[in-house]
Amino acid sequence: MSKREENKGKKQTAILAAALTVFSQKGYAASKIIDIARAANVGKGTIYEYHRSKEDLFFALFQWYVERIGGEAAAQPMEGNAEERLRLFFSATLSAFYEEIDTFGVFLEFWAAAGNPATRDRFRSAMLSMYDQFRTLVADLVDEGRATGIFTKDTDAVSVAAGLVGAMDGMMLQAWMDRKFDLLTVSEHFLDTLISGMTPHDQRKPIHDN
Amino acid sequence: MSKREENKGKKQTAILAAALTVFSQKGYAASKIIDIARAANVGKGTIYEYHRSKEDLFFALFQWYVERIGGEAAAQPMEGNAEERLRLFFSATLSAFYEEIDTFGVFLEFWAAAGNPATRDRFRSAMLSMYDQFRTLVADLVDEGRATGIFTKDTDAVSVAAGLVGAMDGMMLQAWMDRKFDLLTVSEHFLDTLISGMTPHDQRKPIHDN
Amino acid sequence: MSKREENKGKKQTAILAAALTVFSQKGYAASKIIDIARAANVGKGTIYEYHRSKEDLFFALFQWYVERIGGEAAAQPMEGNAEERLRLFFSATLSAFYEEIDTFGVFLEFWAAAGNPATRDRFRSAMLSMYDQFRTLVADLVDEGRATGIFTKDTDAVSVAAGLVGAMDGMMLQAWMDRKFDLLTVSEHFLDTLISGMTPHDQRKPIHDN
Amino acid sequence: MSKREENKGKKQTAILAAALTVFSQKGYAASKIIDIARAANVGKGTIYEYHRSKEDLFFALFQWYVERIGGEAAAQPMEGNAEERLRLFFSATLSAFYEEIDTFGVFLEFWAAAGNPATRDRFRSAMLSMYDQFRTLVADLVDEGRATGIFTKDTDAVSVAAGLVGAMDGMMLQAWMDRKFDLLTVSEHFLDTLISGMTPHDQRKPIHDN
DNA sequence: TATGAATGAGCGTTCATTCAT
DNA sequence: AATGAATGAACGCTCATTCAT
Repeated sequence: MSKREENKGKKQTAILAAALTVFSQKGYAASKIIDIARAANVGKGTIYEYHRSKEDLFFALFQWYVERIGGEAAAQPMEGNAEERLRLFFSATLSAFYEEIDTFGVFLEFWAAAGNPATRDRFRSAMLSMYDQFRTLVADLVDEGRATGIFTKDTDAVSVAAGLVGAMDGMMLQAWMDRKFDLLTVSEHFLDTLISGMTPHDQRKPIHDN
Repeated sequence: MSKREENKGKKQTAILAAALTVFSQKGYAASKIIDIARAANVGKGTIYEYHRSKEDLFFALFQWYVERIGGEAAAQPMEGNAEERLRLFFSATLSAFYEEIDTFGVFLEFWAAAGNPATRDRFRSAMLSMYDQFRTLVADLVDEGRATGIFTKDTDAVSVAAGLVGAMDGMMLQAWMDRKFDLLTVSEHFLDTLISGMTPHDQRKPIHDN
Repeated sequence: MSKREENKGKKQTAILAAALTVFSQKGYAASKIIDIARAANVGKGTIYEYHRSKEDLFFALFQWYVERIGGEAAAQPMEGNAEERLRLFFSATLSAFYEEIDTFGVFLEFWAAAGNPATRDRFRSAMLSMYDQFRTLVADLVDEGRATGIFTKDTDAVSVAAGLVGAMDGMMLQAWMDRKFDLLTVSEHFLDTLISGMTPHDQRKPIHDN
Repeated sequence: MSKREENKGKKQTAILAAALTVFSQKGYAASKIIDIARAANVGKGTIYEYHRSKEDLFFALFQWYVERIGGEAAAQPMEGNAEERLRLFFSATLSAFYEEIDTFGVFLEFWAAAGNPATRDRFRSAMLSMYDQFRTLVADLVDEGRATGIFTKDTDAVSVAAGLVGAMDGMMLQAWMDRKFDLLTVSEHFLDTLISGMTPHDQRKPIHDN
């Protein structure tokens, strides 16, 4: 790879990283291209060498972000039973959130873009497939638990998956708005209760304390 | 109330209603004052007789919206036991969502405003108190259930409340993005499982089917 | 007419007049909206209250310009025979040119716009109808002269009209580029020769002098 | 000439030819250096190896264009009398126009450049000398005709030359804008009439119809 | 009180030009 | 010599806000 090509790759990453920071901090509309350029240490025109427009940059950032999240989710360990892996997925996702709490704001912007007629189309379909991926991952774990008998047959895997993914989003939102919100503890207790609701009577262990 | 004051009140409401529609459809940044003025059937200047700036109008809308939601939530019936009232609150909230699905988009904008440094301060505190209200409402119901013995002492009311409120937000989001998402069924099954997890063993009823 | 409406009309004219000056001096591309705004003593935004875009303003100017020219051409006197009126039309047009020589440059821009794919459509058709009007005016005079016997039947009215209109354009161009070019004298001699070519032998008067 | 120099010459020509095409199609302002580079099959930077700036390239193109035209005009045959050679010059020029009608648009741009304060100086003087050359060529033919008695002494050679050159420009303009305009026929009839006006009575032949 | 014509700060985007490779 | 990645000055256009009517 020539020096030129190498630089090009680096710059592309620098721009996306800068965009992530700036969009997260100020939101899409209030972020100016010049802000992103400065944060990326490139000229304003350079942004346009890599992205046709501000909106295109934003969408590219979305894809980049989603790919990373998807990659992390797919990288879940294969050991342990369904319940253990469900707990792991849950806590790993929330930990990842804490590590990147500063960039969570951009997610609200992605959602908003998925609702805005001007940007809806591309964002919505990408967003839907991301949610599908997450719900399927959870639903598969629940189904596995039902098959192995650690979760009751009464459990509706798809609904639990949707609710759990939704709860994660919803709690992250609360934690993001209120830094005093103790996400890790709260979410663990919540998951305890939910799992208790999926566990057959004879296998239930009491949940001690809170 | 004089006729003049009455008119003023009507116009004020018309402006807020128009703002709700327009902001919901296009998002805050893409909404123009002229759009709102036209939707409210008033002149552009009139908006500024009632609100000092676009951001002020947006915040006024937020308060108006939150008051309505809070009022609906507070208007929950007092009959039935804790579980029944929890289910009622849950389904009433989600039904209200379906009735106003077109204006849900504005909520994303409120969230985004709560994250944007330029608007953060007023939005965030109002948002926090709204979430507090909802969580307290749910937590009180759970605590009542624990006191009356229909929920186990193991249950952590605060965590369940936070998770449940979060799950509602999260599922509404999924439903809003994907009109094929069957929110009512999914959420009911999810709540079944969660309540099952709070119910003492000896009182559990099996959840039949699907 | 209210004061407001009155002002609106005045401003519209001021903008067009300013556009004429600026476009004439600098050409379309080099003219900035702010230049025109300043020349018209209005704010930059005001231009856009009256014209959707720079190109629209330019086209509006074209129409305004053409209307005036067409009006002048149509206002030719009705007295005298065909030859006299042909000479009058010719000298009146060239005199008008001299009075507005500073704005002739804009005409080159109109022509260029009629050739530019981006603007071609509207400009070309308007330009064609303007030329049609002029050629028809001249051709009618020539035909009248043929009918009354002061011009020979050999004369092809349409060709002479096209050539004469073309010669006027072409000579104005030369005069505009070279202020030493003696348009009035040259054009008169040229017209003498042409008219001589249309005059039957037995009616010809010698052209005296240089 | 070394191979290197030869290549350089070829590239120079390729750039000018590409510039001619692009400027003709889009006009000066709307033509981008990258368009010309691509049309010439060279890199963007290469243009700047041969021309200091876009305007310089445009001026170089002008000179190249004018040289070719001047060359063609100077290459007129020496046989025949003044009238025959005048007719030949006339039809040869118009034929050349038809062959290159696609690049006539660039001529409007040259004219415009001669009027634009930013570019006026160099373009205007070159343009003037070009017109001088043409007018002199025609005037010399007319003077020759006067000397040999086929044109009347009354004829003002300079005026006829200016008018004829102007008429050629003006008619080409009309033909260029309106592809239905029958330039060859029209211009021939027009020249017939003009020549008739220069011909002594006793030598006149009737012009038979059109 | 209500209006909308007028305004100009502000920003996305373009593109001629430069210069490291 | 040839290239094209990088740059930033420059400009068209938008729209929140003002204020004369």
